[in-house]
Amino acid sequence: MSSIRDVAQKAKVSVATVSRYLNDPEKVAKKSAEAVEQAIRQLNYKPNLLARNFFKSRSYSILVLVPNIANPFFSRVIRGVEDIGQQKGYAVLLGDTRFSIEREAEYFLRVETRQAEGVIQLSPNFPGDISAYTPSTPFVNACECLHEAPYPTVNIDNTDAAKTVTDYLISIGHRRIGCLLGPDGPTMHSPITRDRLRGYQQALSDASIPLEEQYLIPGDFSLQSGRDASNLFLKCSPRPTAIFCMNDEMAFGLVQGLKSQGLRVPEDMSVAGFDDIEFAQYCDPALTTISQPAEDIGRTAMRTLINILEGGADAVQRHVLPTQLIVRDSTAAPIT
Amino acid sequence: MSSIRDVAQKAKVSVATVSRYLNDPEKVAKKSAEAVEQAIRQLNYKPNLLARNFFKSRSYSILVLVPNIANPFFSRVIRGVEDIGQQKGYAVLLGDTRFSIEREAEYFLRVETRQAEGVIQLSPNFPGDISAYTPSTPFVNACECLHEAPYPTVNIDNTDAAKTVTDYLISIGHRRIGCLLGPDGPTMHSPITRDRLRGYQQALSDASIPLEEQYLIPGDFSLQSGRDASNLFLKCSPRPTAIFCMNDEMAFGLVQGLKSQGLRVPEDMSVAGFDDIEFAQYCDPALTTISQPAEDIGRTAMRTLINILEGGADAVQRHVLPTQLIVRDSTAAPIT
DNA sequence: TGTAGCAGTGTAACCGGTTACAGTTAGGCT
DNA sequence: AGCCTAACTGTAACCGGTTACACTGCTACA
Repeated sequence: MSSIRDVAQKAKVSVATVSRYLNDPEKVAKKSAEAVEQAIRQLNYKPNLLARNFFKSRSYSILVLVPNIANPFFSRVIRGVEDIGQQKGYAVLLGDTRFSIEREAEYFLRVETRQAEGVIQLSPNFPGDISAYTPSTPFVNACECLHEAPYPTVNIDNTDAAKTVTDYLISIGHRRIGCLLGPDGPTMHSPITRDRLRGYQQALSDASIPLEEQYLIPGDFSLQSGRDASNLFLKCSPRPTAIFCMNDEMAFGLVQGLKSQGLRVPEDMSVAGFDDIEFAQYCDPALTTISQPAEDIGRTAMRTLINILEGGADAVQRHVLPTQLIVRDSTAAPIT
Repeated sequence: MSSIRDVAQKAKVSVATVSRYLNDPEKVAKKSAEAVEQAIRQLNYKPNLLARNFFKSRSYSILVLVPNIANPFFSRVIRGVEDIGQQKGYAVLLGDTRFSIEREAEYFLRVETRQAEGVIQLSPNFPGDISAYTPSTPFVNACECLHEAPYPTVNIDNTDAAKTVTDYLISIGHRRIGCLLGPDGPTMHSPITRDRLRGYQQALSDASIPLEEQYLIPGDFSLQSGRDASNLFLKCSPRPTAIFCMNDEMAFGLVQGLKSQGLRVPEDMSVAGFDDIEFAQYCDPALTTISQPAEDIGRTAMRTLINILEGGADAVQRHVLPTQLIVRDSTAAPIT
């Protein structure tokens, strides 16, 4: 493997000239540039970025921590991250934490050891010592963010979106509306669940519909938990006429569960989801849901992180991206 | 940021002793070890892996090239890669090539510049100069592999699996079986499509069913292309009674398209998919499909690559992992 | 002719680890 | 006591880039 010194020797110039040619060809005389270029070609020289990055003390890599890469919503976010990374010359290191704090900590070590320059975290926790946080800490939180977080965040207005979809269900005549929650409890802590629940509650309260505890069923964002929930909703008395699910996977599972019990969607029960994953429109019936700009969340998070890394961050930015209610066929007026 | 020299000074030992302590604490006297340990703690020293990796000329990173990270099958493969990577201390760099040769080449540069030590490629092409390939080249091809590829591969027996599913359709009474193809043509080159087509053809031929060209409809593995194909199959005369789709997304789209035209699945048309993505069992009707060990493909690919990197590769390995026919509700005997 | 200014260049230190090699010390053996 | 060995340690070179600084040579202009 040839080094810059081999190139210098072959081109009969100094290593400094070669280095300058590589970084800014304008800086060297035309004659030298040609000699260097030819030497590089002849030796098939490729600069060793390990050496360059070491000297500059920069890795040009960022780490994305994701609870589950197999989740199609997260992979779209990562796509956005990767897109900007590629554009700006940053590599994307993938950290699938599988909801484990230990794995998260292991991955975070890569920042402390300089293998990654910053972190985009798609979960609500800060891996490391939060008291050491300053606005120049290269950390951005996306997707699931705490309101009180002191660091930059990129997400949507979950409360508002949940209220929008619930308002819509009320507007078409539903009064008994169930809610299939995401995980939230002492072990699984999800700000998304709380925010969306708040939106659901606000919509009910605005319409003077009392909250029924029995209509709140816990889930975990998986297809399976949606299917499991169908039995629980059917046991409610009186039975709800519509269900707002906190993500599309659960809505999918719920629809399947309801149909397997002989119910029709939306005639017997309306179902709405959240996220607008690609499969949502291929569900039978096509899913009414909230569309999130997943790739854009990823792109914005990456831009924000790079901005911090390159010293352009004057203040902690908190991005709130727009969502849209997508009405499809899984919701309809209740049959009276 | 403190360096190994600061630690040495504080612990009143040499840098060599600190380095040895870090790499193999057995090598230093107990007394020194304690002094070093204390100094490290006091300074909150973290070794700079940029420096270590530079010296060792190793990045402990590998690059995964994937045509589309948003595809849930690929993300499961990547999950397997990541799992082994984490276990063995390798970082996973993500390269979403979006089916672009240019992006692939850009990413491959990271290997030549030492940012990544090796590549796991989930597409069939070798990014770089194939004539320079040797068995010690750190390259592993998974998922979509050419039979004649000279490098290590990890995949399934696509021909056999496609034959299995087609055999099954024939066994339950179908004679007019359509096939929704993956992309293959002058621009999009897919060995998967060809292998699965071969399996389909073999099954027909074994059952003495003549191949009908009109039953072969091209697709591109997307949900949309499945939906689009439904019209084309319905135009065939005589109409097929079953369709084998080369992946689950297209099967999903096809089922949706057929239903929207008023057909019932499986009564009017049986549909089978391929991959067994998680959504397959939540399709209505639940999809008959071929289950692929996606995570295991990723894990095997990563183990194979690490084996090459660590010098344990004696020969080019070609792994063929088992598949399984999963019969669900989207297929049934044709109504006569 | 003298000199200021500029473009271009080369030398060598530097980044923070690792490790070859040489040196020191302690303890066991004859 | 003298010698040998094992265990441990320290010095300094090294990896391959970048870049501060000093230097050269040329042009422009008084």
